[in-house]
Amino acid sequence: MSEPFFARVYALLAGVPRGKVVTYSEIARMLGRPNGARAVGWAMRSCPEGLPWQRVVNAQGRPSTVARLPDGKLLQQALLEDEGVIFDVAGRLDLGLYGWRGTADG
DNA sequence: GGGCTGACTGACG
DNA sequence: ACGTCAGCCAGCC
Repeated sequence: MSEPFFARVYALLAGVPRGKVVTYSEIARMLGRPNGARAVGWAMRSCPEGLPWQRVVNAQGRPSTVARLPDGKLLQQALLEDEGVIFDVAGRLDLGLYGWRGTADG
C-alpha cells in the first residue's frame, strides 16, 4: 500500500453505508492495525469534507466527539439519528445492529 | 532519529 | 458503573 494510513481510513469511511456505523478499532483492524484505533482517531481528527465521520463511534457504541448542537444534543448522535440509528437512553447504539460488516449487504 | 500528542481500548480498584 | 493507568500507532516539530 503506497497510500498513507489516513488515506485508507478515509477510503474505508467513505464506503460505510447510511444507517451503519463502525468503531475505531474496526477500522484499524480492517486496515491491518488491530491496535491502531488511536491512529484512526488521529486520522479522523482531520477528516476531509464529504466523509460520514459521524458513522465512526468508539468501541462502546458511543460518539467520541464533544461537538454539540444549539439544542444541547450531541452532533454526532443527532446526525446518526437522522440516518435512522436508534440510541439507547444512555446515548449508546447497538453495534451488533448498526455495526457495519464491510462488504456485507446485510 | 527522538519526543509529544490525540475524535482509542482494555484492565484494575 | 466510574475514575485512573498503560499500550498501541502515525504525524508533526
